[in-house]
Amino acid sequence: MVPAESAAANELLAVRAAELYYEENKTQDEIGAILRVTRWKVGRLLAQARERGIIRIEIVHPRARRLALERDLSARFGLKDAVVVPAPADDVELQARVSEAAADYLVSHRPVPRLLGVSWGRTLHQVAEALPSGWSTAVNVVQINGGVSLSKRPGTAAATAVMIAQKAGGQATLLPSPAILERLETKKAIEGDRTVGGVLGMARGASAYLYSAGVADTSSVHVDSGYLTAPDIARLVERGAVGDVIGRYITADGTIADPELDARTLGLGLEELRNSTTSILVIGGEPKHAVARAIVTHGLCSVLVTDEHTARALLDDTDSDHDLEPATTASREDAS
Amino acid sequence: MVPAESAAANELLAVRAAELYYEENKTQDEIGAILRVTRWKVGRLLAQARERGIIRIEIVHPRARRLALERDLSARFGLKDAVVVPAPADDVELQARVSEAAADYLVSHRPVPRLLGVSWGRTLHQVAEALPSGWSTAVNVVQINGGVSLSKRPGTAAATAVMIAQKAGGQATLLPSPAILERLETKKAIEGDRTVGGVLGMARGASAYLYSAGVADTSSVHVDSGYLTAPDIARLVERGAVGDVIGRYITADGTIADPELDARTLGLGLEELRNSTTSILVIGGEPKHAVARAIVTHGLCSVLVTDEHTARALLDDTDSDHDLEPATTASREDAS
DNA sequence: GGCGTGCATGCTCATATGAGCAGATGGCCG
DNA sequence: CGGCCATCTGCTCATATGAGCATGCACGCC
Repeated sequence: MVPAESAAANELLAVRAAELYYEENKTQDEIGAILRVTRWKVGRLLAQARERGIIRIEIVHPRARRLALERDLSARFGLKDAVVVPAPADDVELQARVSEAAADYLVSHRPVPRLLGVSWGRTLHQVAEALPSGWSTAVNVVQINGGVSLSKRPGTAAATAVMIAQKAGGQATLLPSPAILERLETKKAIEGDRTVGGVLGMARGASAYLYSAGVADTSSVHVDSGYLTAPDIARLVERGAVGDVIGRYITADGTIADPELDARTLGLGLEELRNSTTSILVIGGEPKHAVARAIVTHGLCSVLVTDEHTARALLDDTDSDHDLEPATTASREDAS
Repeated sequence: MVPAESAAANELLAVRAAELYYEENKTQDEIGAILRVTRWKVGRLLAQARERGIIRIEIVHPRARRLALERDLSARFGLKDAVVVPAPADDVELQARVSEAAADYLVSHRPVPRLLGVSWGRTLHQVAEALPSGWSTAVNVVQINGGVSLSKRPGTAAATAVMIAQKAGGQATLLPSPAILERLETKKAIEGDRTVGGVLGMARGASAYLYSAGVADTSSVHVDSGYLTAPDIARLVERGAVGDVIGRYITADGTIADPELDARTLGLGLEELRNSTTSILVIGGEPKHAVARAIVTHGLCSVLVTDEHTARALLDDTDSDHDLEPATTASREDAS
């Protein structure tokens, strides 16, 4: 064998074969005739070309997904399921795609939840909007954390839950309480209230949860809503907070950043999320990578809906090898 | 039928099917099971996805070619053959790729020419360099236009022909004459010379020609070589010259731009190129689109080796429809 | 309401393709 | 120089796939 030369010759042959096969739709037999090799060799050349990444197959569609990343995420973090959408350049677009994907997931998720616990926020609202009317039948919805009653945009939290329920022909049960109370006593009192307590109880019994997460910075809805001030956030960040999950600020370790604040936060606890069968996290965009990592690495969600970049960021964690070694016989471009 | 909805649903299905088929290497049958449709529907979904361009298959390799464009070029301009390489961003790279492609073509061209007529220039020199040693056996080479004896880089023209011949184990016959003579009489005299005349005669008998073309501007090798001055070029451009073919400046109409100058130009005539069985034009890069068009539309070459952009420029000619309707039953991705 | 008409569907069958295997080839080392 | 090992090659056979066809279904037209 003449290593260098014949290898190069083979590569060129592989390119020609690939062109004829994929661009001209010729059969391997025909290609064999053209290139003067047997059809088996053509098959092998094509296999090589795919392995070496000479042939690039891409699925271009806004609704496309990244199944390999989904598989890797599920495996690495022990998720029940993952949905990864290709990241568009534009961040607005990205949020829209992730929300759509979450809506798609919800529509096709089985078993259909009898009662769905939802949080609120910009992302969740988009998910609600992306759901088609009649996406399911008789799915009731319950809010799992305090609403945004002080908000400049009143009713958003309520509107999200109601929209999701309406579109499934179900009832929405709202949590009539602020997200964070100023005094612990007030929080306890409200919690003890029949209505609020009843809703919380109902929320604990939901068969699935759908939520997003916020970043620990002043762009947070909590600041917008007046529950927290910029200095509050600064203090949280100092204590290592990376973001909030259903109103509760957590650190990269997955622990509560400020127990005192957390005690004044009304709604489902993190443990309920962790222990639920189905808790769907919808999250996308660069700023949220840190929160997403905290949530995912600490088992707070069982289903992750996100974008490609976030997925890669999660997988590119430093501590372990992030060798992509798919379980399938699929393309092996990284061999080069 | 519910047009919009079911069409969209089909599209989404098609995307999912494509992902599973091309990214996960599942069989259509398995995909059918997953998506709850029959395997035949999966096949049809995939076909649709390919048609609609949802699935994009690309062959990424410096030596890749654009067979669809080649086919279109051949059909439109009645070429015997065409070679189109994907255009790299970089212009230097582009020239290299085109030259390589020409070398490849020469190597695999059948019947092997007994005697190959070549011109000279930067492009041709690159082709010569790209040819592998021993690319053929006993192919003799003859120059078809006057050499660059006044050049600042003496011997380039000769080196090109000699290199091509050497690498094929053949003899090179050089044309010992300037490209353009100052006086018609001198030209006639030289032409009449036994040696020169003999070479020209030999050139007329070549079984194939390989040449490139120059642009009608001051970057021309003719200016470099001192055969023409900047004002000469300006005058040629005024007369509509778009470039030169083996030393002869032509207009977009394929006619000689300046008959007086042409009469003083020594070498093969355009008619000989036009009437030859095999005349291979190697040309690439934006500046040369106009010359390329003049040559190709007026039958001066039977084989065209070029880059993708030039190919498209030639096909996107305004006067006629450039509907791509290949004669084969091949892929129809270009319908988009 | 009856009846084409056009399209999607599920099938049969021929063909294309990939897995796995036995033999050939050619370099390499003793 | 001969044997050994690794690789490549061409094959058989099972499987995957696409072409073509009959059917079913919904719609529009009379």
